Amino acid sequence: MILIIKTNAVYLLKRLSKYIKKLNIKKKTTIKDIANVLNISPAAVSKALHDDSRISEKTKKAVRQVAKNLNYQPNHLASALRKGKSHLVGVIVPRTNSNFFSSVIQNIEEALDKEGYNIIITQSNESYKKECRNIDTLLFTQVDGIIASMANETIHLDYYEKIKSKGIPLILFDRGENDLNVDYIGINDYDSSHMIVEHLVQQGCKRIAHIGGYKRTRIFNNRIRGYIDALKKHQLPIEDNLLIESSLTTEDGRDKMTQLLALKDRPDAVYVAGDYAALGALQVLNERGIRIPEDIALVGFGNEPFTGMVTPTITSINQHSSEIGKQAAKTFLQHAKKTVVKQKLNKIILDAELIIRDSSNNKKTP
Amino acid sequence: MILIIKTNAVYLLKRLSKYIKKLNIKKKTTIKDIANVLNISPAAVSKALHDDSRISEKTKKAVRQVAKNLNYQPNHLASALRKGKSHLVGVIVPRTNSNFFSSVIQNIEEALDKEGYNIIITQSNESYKKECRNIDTLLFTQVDGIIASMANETIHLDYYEKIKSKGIPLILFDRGENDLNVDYIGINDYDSSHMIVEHLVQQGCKRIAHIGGYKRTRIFNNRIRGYIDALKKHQLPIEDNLLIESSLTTEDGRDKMTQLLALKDRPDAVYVAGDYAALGALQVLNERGIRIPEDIALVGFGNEPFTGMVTPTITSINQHSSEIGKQAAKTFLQHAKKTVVKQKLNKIILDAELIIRDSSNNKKTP
DNA sequence: CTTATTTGCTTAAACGTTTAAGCGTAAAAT
DNA sequence: ATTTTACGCTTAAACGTTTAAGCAAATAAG
Repeated sequence: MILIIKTNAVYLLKRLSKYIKKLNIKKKTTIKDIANVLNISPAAVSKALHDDSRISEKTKKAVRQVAKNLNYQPNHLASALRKGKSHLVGVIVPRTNSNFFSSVIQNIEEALDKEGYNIIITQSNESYKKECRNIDTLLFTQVDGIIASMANETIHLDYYEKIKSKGIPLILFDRGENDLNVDYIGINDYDSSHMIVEHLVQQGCKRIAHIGGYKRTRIFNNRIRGYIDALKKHQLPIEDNLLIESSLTTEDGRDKMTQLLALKDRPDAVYVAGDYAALGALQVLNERGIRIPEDIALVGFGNEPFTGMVTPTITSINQHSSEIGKQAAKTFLQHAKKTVVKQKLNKIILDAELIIRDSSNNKKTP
Repeated sequence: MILIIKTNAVYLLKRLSKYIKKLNIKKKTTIKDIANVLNISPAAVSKALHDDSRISEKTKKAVRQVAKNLNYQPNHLASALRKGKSHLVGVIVPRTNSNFFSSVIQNIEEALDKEGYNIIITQSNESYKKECRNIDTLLFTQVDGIIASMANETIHLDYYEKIKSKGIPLILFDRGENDLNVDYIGINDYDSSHMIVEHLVQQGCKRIAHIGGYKRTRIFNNRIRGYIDALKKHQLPIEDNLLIESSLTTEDGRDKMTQLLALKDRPDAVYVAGDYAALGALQVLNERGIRIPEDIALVGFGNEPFTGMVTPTITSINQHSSEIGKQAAKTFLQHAKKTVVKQKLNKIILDAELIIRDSSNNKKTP
């Protein structure tokens, strides 16, 4: 059934045009088409395209030429199936519309793109259920690894164990968990709280309140611990009234600030564990004509762009989102490249940076 | 070589545990493993899992049970290869860290997720070159469709033609092109400009400037046309000085505002074609102590969240990002479901909404 | 001039699924 | 009793690659 045809120029041309015609009718070019045109085996074509040393330069050139003419595009699915690698990395974030997460994502994408990986982004919307579904979807899509920041709701780690048990690299960032024995990249939340309190003390604040995130979430817990320890260090009052747990949305920031203002003995500074909630707090203060920072100083967390846009601008903590993204990608690549299964864990804790702005600066005591 | 074993409970249990043991050693469960356990063919298993009517209820139950026990996860790559569908949709945006795009993406993701599709997000960073690479990557990944918003730089459409020529559904949103004969979802930019000018005229403005985007980008061109026509309608001066082309970054917004303030005859209103540039303009005005809106009224475009956070809050245009995302996903799904190749084009133009805020409201003429 | 080695390919199987075609067996229709 | 239909499965090929193994021919080494 195989016609042996002398591979001279005329025949080549004929065969090529025959194939091009077929292509117009439909179908995508495969390695087999190229092989047929050149009367060599598909295996040889595959090797030629991968610049295998056991294929002659002449054949390689011919293959590349025909591939170009036939507008050949490798079928990623086929090679992924055969090689057992999809070159896809799953990313799970609570949401993409915060600057922190979108910046992390952008940097992950850039770093992985260079190495031929694509990312699939999924959002949990802070829901544990959605997060589980995301994990299932990503595993189903045969991702080579997962980079994730956990939802606020997430307490059970069984789904993350599932990833580990599949032998798929898992890298957590920002919202991580100590219990889960995986790579982690984040900032030093505990120290950040110290920096903030230190700064506020320097500004002359005596009663510092903290609108914190959920205690059960490790990072927020660390911020709370840092806050308490820093207060102790400076022998400042630690009052239950001044430490409030919040969902850290703008709306909840408003509520919790209102709650603080209702106190007989108001704080002279409020440290909010998230910028969006800090914005809510700021709105309430502005609406009530309370001077910032003279009456109450305000500090946020995350250095979202708007903190530099509002009036007054809000002092905040820069979480080094780009560095986190880069490190997360790098950590994944280390796993992907090593064939070794056992490997020491990467726990990268970056030092955060306090960006001092108007909401806490140059406080003149009344 | 095939051992015929009576499928009684004892044997089943034995075979199951044998397989589970193997799994612990490594490897993922395949349809073949399930078939072996039950002594049926892989084909039967496949059909059972897809609830094929030609498989008995009894077998289906058994298959589902074994699948669960062996922790079977279908290999998406294999089925995608076989079926010629990856159930992956590529999304290309200039950047993800603007609220507009991340909101569109979020809505696309939600809508497609329901139908079993995943999205791969890529960013062009407004670069034509990056955009071309993104397209190549997405085609390489065998996406079933592409939803894109073009980079500012993009003028040549050959790469988009490439998508069309592959027969892959292409849906553009916001930044589209008339020349390219594809589905499009966007807002009515021309009318939006009319709404803005109308509003400013009502506020008593007589000299309305426009810091516009690049003329070559269709949407910005439409905004410019709308601006000019609206001015004509109200017999207001159309001056070259008052119409400036900008990259619409915050920084460029500052520059262009500064340029306008240097004019002998300053405008009494500035309509900026993008919120980030409007923010830059606002900063300059605030810094110079120019009253907004009393001295100069300001209007932005895009309704980014910060427009409601800054002082004064900025009047802007709501682009209905969620609706755009939903419609884009819906349009893709129409293509994906229909086997029909020829189909009428969807050009969905949504009416935008003017959100009036402090920067243009209650202008008291001096 | 024989034997090794290298070169440049081919063959065939594999990755895990899906699916068209086929084939016994049993039930229903004639 | 024979034919038809339906059921419930099996067989085998296919999707497009990659890759281990193998094999002739050419070249080098002895």
